[in-house]
Amino acid sequence: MLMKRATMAEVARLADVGTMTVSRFLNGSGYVNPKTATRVQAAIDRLGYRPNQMARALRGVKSRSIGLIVPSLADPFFAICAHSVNAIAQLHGYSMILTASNGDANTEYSEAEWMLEKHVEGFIICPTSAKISKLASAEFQRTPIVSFDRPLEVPRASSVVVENSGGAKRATEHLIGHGHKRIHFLGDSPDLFTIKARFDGYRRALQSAGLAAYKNLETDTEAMVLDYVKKVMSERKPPTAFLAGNNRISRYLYRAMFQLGYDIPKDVAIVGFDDFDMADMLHPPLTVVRQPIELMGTTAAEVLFDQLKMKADSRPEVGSKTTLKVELILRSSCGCSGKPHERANSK
Amino acid sequence: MLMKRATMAEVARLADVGTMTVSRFLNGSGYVNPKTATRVQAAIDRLGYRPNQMARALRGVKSRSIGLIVPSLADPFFAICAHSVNAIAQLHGYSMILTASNGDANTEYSEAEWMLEKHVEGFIICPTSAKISKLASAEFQRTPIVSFDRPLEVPRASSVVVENSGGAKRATEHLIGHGHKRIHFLGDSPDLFTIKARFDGYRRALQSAGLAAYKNLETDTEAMVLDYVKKVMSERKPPTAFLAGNNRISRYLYRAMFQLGYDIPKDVAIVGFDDFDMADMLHPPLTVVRQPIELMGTTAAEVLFDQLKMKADSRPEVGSKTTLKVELILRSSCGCSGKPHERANSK
DNA sequence: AGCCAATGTGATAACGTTCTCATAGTGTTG
DNA sequence: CAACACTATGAGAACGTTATCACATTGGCT
Repeated sequence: MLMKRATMAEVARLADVGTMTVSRFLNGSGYVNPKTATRVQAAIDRLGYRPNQMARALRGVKSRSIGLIVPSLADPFFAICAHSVNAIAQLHGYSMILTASNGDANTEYSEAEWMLEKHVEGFIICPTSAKISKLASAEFQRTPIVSFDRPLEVPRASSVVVENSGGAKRATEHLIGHGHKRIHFLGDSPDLFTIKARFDGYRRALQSAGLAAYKNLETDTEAMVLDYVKKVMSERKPPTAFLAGNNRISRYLYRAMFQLGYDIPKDVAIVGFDDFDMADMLHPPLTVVRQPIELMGTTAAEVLFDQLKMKADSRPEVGSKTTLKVELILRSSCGCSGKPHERANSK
Repeated sequence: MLMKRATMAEVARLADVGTMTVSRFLNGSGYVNPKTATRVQAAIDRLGYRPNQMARALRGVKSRSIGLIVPSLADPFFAICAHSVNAIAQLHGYSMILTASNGDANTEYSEAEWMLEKHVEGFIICPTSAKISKLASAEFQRTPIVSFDRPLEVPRASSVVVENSGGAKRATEHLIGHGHKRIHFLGDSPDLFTIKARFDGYRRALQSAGLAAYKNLETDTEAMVLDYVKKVMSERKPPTAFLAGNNRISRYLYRAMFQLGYDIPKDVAIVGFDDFDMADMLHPPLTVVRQPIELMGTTAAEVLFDQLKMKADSRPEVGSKTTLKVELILRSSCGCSGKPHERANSK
């Protein structure tokens, strides 16, 4: 017990062949006599031999692994992304090195470097900071990278995002259609790409309707959301509706309203960007702009594997940009009657 | 552009030193003259040199990566586990190869083999099938493994689980305390370790109270839960309370009750095993047995890294077993009045 | 018989590191 | 001033694979 792992040379010795025969047998390359093959297989079984992928990779064979970097795995949104990327990776027989950047530029950068040293063949990333694009100019020439949820400002990088602005615009228009005139946008960190784009859609909708848009404030904690709601609801002309910039803010908003005793949708209507599990079982069920989260993950992964399939020097100079459609799911928090039992995140 | 990566030899040539000096400089091992060091650093910067971890690992240096296998990343429970394992791995400068077994024995086994070939230093796994323990006898002698959520029947494996039986027992006792006599247990797949243990606690509680326990049936889809509820609620003596075996079943149960028009907790009381986000915002807020999910992940990871720190031949022959405490969070679905705003998953 | 293609096999040299050993200069100490 | 530790460096082998080449041995076809 606790012996070292068997090597190909030991297998070869036991089967009384050369290492090349073992190698050929394992890779199915070149000719191997069936008789010999049997002996080799027996030796492999006996020694519990398992090829050393590091040695293989060193010899120039691809590493068959990709890197995935997300801001946080604790966020169900990114968990689902990781889930679908993993599914595609499994399909291709690749393994996935996964890490969280925790929204920190330096962590993101150094984790990416570390993956590069581990020779991942490609990256899928939801970029947190522009710093990562520096790595891009030097390294991503050889290592393909696909960003999702947010774009990446690097020529060769491909990206997969949703129609943030359009989705928010439609959601806002829907609220306007319910007769709301004072609609607030509540959006996490105002400099996140998605939040900026969603705010833009919100602003455009109000503008078209000749209504005033409110500011895109920093409200990325539950306490900040509560404070904000407390403040604006006690103004002379309080908002009659809110658009939440993502699922976390939607949840914070619900808690705040409940805590302060406001009735949804009688006192305030709410529409959230991004659906989440049990959003349909809240009281009242939450109207949302649903993003195709799984599709975003699988698409990003497929774009990457498409690139990995072609040889390095024939890869496109400029990455592809995919924009996925979102869907307004009417439940009752916006003021609609709402079908009572529509499933959240149904496939 | 698109050049090959620079190697240590090229750095050495440019800095006019031997490769060993570069190696020493990088690893801080042995003496390097400060003057020389400057030249080497300059060469590294100029070439954008990045060490090849595969070559390093081949030379016997540890791979600095661990493998994590969970049934599914789409399940927020496992996503949080992955999140906390990742946090500890980052702390130790390790990368994490993550994959989902999808509850399939063969996938689990082959993904583990693949990780072994990639020379992960250790495993963290929520085991799906006993097949994996076969790998264990041969390979896990050299590669430490820690299981979480469910134990692993291998001597050297450590495991971290929660007090499933005790938690379910207390939850059931609480329902009994509310005067319930016909309490049903609804538990996903009845042969999952956690479900069996929770059913056992449920059974023990009822037995002590002189009440009848119902069967632990297979109800792992939303449709099955709905059918089951429909059936038993129309019996002569319908259940007055349910204990849900995990968070997925809790959610299915809520949907079923809502759909069938039963009032919680007036018609039926519900307690769920495992808390989840927004469980406190449901209607009514769900009483749960809360598991310390993050703690389970970090504990498993720390147990693993403890083993990785010691040299291979001094590792314990028999793994450690940790059982974490769970907590009954009273909200109102059990019949308690419940503090209205208690947070789900608060730290 | 003579030749060529197909089959089957192994020696050797990489791949990019790090380890071991050898070498040499420079102080320090008795 | 010898002996010795400390500083500083490089040559060469080794890690476990695979690509390339070289060499047999067949068998079928002129």
